[in-house]
Amino acid sequence: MTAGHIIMGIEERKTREKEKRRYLILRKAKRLILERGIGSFSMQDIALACELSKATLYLYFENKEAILIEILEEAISEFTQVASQRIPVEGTGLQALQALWATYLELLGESQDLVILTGIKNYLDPEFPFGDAQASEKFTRATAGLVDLIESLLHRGMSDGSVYNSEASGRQARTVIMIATAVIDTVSRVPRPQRDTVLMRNSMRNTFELILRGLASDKVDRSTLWLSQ
Amino acid sequence: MTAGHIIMGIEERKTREKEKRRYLILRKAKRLILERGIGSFSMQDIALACELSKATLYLYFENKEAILIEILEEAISEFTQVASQRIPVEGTGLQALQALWATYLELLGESQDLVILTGIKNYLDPEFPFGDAQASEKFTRATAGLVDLIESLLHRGMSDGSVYNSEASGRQARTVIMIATAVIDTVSRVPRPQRDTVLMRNSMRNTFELILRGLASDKVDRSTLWLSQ
Amino acid sequence: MTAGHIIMGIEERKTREKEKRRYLILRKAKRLILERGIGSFSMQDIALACELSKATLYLYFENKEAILIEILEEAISEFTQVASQRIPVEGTGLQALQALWATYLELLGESQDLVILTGIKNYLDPEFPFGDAQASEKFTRATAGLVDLIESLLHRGMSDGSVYNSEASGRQARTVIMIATAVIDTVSRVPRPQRDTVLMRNSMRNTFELILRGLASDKVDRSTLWLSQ
Amino acid sequence: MTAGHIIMGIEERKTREKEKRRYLILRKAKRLILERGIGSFSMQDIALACELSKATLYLYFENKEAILIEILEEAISEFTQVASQRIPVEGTGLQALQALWATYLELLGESQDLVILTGIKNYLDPEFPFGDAQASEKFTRATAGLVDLIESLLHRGMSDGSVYNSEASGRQARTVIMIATAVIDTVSRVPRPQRDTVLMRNSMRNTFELILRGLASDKVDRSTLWLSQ
DNA sequence: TATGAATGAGATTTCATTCAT
DNA sequence: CATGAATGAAATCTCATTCAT
Repeated sequence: MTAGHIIMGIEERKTREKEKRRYLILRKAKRLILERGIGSFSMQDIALACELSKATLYLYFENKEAILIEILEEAISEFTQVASQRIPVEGTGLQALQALWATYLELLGESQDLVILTGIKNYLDPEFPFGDAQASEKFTRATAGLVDLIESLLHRGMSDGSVYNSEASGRQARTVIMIATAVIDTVSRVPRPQRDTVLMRNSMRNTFELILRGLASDKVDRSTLWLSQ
Repeated sequence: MTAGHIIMGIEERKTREKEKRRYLILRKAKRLILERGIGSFSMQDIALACELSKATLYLYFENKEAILIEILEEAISEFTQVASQRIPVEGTGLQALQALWATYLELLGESQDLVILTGIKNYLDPEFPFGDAQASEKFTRATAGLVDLIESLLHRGMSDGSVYNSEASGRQARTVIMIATAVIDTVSRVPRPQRDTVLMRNSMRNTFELILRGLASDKVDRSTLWLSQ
Repeated sequence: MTAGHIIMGIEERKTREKEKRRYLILRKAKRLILERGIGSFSMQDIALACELSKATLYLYFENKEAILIEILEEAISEFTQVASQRIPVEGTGLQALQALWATYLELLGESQDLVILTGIKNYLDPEFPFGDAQASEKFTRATAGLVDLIESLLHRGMSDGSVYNSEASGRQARTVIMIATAVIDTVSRVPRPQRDTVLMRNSMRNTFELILRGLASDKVDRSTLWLSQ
Repeated sequence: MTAGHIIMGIEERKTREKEKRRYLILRKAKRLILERGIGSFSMQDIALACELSKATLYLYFENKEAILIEILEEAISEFTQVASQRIPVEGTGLQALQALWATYLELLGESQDLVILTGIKNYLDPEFPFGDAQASEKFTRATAGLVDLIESLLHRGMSDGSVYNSEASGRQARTVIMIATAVIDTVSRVPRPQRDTVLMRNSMRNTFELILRGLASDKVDRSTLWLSQ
């Protein structure tokens, strides 16, 4: 208990309380998704888990959709930020992608937030990455940072010759994102993750390693393309 | 009432009529899934499309789930059968896999049945390929043939040196199946496929090509690993 | 029990049963409106009154609105039909209007359906007679017959000199309809009508008499413009 | 802090502040009713408009109903007061009624307060003018002044022969009040009044003119019974 | 065999009102 | 005095499934 705490005014305390509630709701919602899968996820369920009334949820979020979007945004922005820091400035684009996925696997072990990431995405916008931009505007905004990052790394890899350069380079980026998205999504649907966290992480590591090998140009020594356990 | 009818027997005729109805229901259900996506189609919708009553559906299928399982089984078994025939007896395991996916893309253009394949899978058994075998017994049975086929091709490739041989060869098979599964699933969620069939097929072709390159050992000339348009 | 009853097939009997249910729902809904006013009128209430489940109501009507529209249409069409028959072919336009309202009061005594007529109208389309035609299309269709009838009678009266001819003859029609509408509406809100049916009918008779006197041109002997009790 | 403030007294200042708030709430509520119609405005809406919290509203008014009643009383009493002044002491009862409605139309153009008058009435007391006095006591109190005024003018008109004297003179008064009430009510439901203020005023002018002509005895030259634009 | 009819359970959302601070 | 926070109750509507005929 420091002097700082005493100084903190009522205003500030209330704001913090409110943030706490928001966070509580998001946390419980996340946990519900992780435990039961995205399918069975009702406002009633969240309310019960938070020991709040359904009506109260609407004080903190406009919509059911708003809750999902917020979880998604938070998870994505946290991941993008951490990953950006971990990616070495020097080195090839392929190595950068390797670092990106290594970070993913590492964070996955800690919080599992990332698992639900694209599960939510697909729930909100099942047409991605095909749908019209119009409808999926919110989602596009939320994921823009991550998509941009991956695209830039692919371009970097194509420039430095570490990434296999197919005729249509733009399509390559799309494909990689879709595969990653799809796999994470599939994994995210698994309801009771505690039980087989290790198995899941292994599956994703294998997947990312396979993608890396698929992306690698012939110049690259592919035996180096593994992600640490 | 001809002699022929008498010979066929009432019993047999009834059985055939029943089979016809089952087939009608499955066909219409498939079409609905393809048109609207798996999320939003109800027993009511199927009944309407078949010009039957909802109650009648329950005479032929125990459940909504049962209908989906049957569609899944049919699509898989048809694909497995056709693919088995197309795969060259001679040639490497990798070439065999290449042929497998080429077949997939080809059939996709014709019937699109295959698109719904894993869409249904995820609806039925979101835990695959992680869940306990107990729970996903039905699904496992339905997909057994295809899983076996892919596994055998991978093993063949590892034996003849065309497939990159990681330490854990069994895991490799799982991973490949999961990626394919996941990507097809993601693609299968797009509700109105008529509009962007070409886009979808391109996405999947890119994906399969990437996987093939990822699987290829260093001995293989990777520039040959493309799937025809 | 005639031979006709025996001949009546299952098909026909079912259709009649279904009609009965529809009618039951409409009748109970009407009664609820009459008893409690339009304000407190929920699907739950109707379901309870009919001893049916809420879901069942949706088998017979697409919407809550659909129920109201049907009640409205039925009441209006019945009234318009009966009124048309009662209106003398010969005689002035004013006398025709007199006959119209006499019919209204008479039917009101029998069924009270007509009371709720414009109550529903205002619930469905509060902007009438001002709103844009776009939004109130359904209502316009339902009431078209009656509005046409009143307008034609007013024109007839203006032609034969029995109705006071203000500069803008079209506006006159609108005004009359609005007054009638408004008054009936006001009356229709009274929840427990059994108690003061007589009072209500008197009020409306007075109103219609006042309107008739207001419409009458100077040529008309206004002492004849009363509506029988 | 000036001497003036000290003289005014804390008590008095508080009272004035409180009055200010009450007034603010009433004013904003009125505006909301005029803008959106009575059906769709919530306590939340008022609170937002006043930049107060919902809870605060309950410090000044017991109920949502209480707010409506107060608006009603204020509008009526203001109108009654102004109208009383405008009504010529000399002249017939019919001329007095003409002046009354002319005043109404004039004030309507300025403030539109009066439009909401009976809209509120019907919301509060749908049974008027039929219900038992017991239930609608509050409303009766609020409208007493205006009802008294109209009744007295009608009696005056019947006395001086300008108003058509039906057998039951008391009933005549009731009817007139109900018509006016009903028409104003109907008009008041139109949500966006800015757009068609002119249309609304025309409708009401026509209505009042029709009523005047209906009330006029045969002695009166009915061509004089118009209300200026 | 076929089905029309019925429904329980549940989904999201709104709103007037209360209460501790 | 003021309010942020909370909520019970209610509203409309959907859907997989059952059952008597």
